[in-house]
Amino acid sequence: MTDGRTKADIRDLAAEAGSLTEFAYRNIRSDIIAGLFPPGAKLQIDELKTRYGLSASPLREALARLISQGFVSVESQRGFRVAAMSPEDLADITIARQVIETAALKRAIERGNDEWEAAILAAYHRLDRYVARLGGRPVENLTEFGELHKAFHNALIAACGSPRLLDEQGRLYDQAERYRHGMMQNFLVEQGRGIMDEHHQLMDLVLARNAEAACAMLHHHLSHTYDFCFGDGRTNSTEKAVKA
Amino acid sequence: MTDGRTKADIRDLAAEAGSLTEFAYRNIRSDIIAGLFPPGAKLQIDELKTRYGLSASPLREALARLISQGFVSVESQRGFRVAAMSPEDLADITIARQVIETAALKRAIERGNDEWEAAILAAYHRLDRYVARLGGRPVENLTEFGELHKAFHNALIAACGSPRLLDEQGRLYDQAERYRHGMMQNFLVEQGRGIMDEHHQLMDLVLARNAEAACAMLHHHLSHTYDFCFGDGRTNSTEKAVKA
DNA sequence: AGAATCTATTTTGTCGATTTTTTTTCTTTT
DNA sequence: AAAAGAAAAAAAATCGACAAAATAGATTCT
Repeated sequence: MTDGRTKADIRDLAAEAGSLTEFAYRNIRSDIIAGLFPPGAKLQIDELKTRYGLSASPLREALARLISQGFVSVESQRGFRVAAMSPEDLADITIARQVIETAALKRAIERGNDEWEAAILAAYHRLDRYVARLGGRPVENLTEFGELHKAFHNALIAACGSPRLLDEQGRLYDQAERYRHGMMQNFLVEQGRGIMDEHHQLMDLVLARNAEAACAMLHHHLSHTYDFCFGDGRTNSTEKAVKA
Repeated sequence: MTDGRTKADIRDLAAEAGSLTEFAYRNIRSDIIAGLFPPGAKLQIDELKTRYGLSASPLREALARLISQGFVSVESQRGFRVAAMSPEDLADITIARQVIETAALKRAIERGNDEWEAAILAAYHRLDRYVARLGGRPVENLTEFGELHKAFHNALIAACGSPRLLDEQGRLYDQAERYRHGMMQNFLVEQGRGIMDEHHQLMDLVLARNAEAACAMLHHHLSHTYDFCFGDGRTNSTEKAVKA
């Protein structure tokens, strides 16, 4: 193939994923999130065939799955496209995250047990250590940082008791991730120090079971992604745009 | 085919839908919601092929889309199944609806304009007339009632300004619809009089822009689906089960 | 009889080829 | 030269056939 993968290699990877469809699904998904395909770009089957080394059926099936996930759009008879991106769209993602994640957090605080608390501490530690190790240099491995950050947010609400809320949270997180990626090139943790500190404060409020303050802080915290990507410098630009 | 449809007929219907995949998607989806396929049932490709008169590709693509929608589950190498149903699952749907729909309602009340109000009144009227026409007899056309009911709930939050919240609301509504359908056989509007009345009260609170009371009422109202399907008679059984 | 192994059958997942539709290019006409 | 139309090329959607895997059934062995 164009890269160094042979047909046999792909078969191996697919076996790991369970099926070629699953393999295609994971790869296309992460490639879209990573910004490899620009928003709105045509996802031509022939091109994907050579890129991933499979035939049309598993590719189309994978794309079909990505439609309901909001990563791909389809127009009858003229194929698939990468879902568009816009400030309004990120504002919408942010609103939905604020609604779902704060509600889930409130429930988690009500019903979380020791295990839940321990998992939060562990997730925070991993994130904190990773950031400390960078020591102000640009984030090198976007994916690893993203995973740790996501894991922390997920740990906070893990005890909410609702599979659907958790699921939707994860989906929205990944959608937002696509926006972050594009902007992360020149992201210095230095700049984002305040944002990183918020994680600690947020955790403290959660562990103190101060639901109201924790939810308020989380609500605010979630706006940062928007500020980061489209903010005009002023911190409060978010609320305005998100409310628009 | 098994029913009276010829290959040409299907082509016509498909043209209307845009593609065979779209045709398959809509049909399988509504057949699952209508309970034609029991929960957990195997969705065998060969069987679907003869039932809908198409070949594997569009069917598999349609099923792939239904996975992310929560109507179909897939297990690698052993095919597709109709998503399972359980009291816990409906409780989860209810929780998610309460979170999303009340948040959306609050936003809609804040920002809705005259048009929004007019649409609510219209949707209520259509629902009310339909129910009145029945005059206590069992609901004959489940789908029509369902459409009107869904349209009313949708009208309430239409002005929330978030495509994603609206979208998710619709998806959750349809998932709950599958539970209602099974129970609707012997549903007399008589029995559900109180529930129907709630719609009017809810509308009044919304139009009076009483966000807090309206959201509280909606939250309560959404529990009725659970009570209706799994309730033990006592009205407050919901809160307990949903909270479990 | 019951467990284990092998065999036949069914079903899933994938591919290559075909049909249909859209897009592009090239004429022709006004 | 612009608009309209026809022909060619490209791409999407679909189909029928095949290979791999799972399931069910038969057979052997202890």
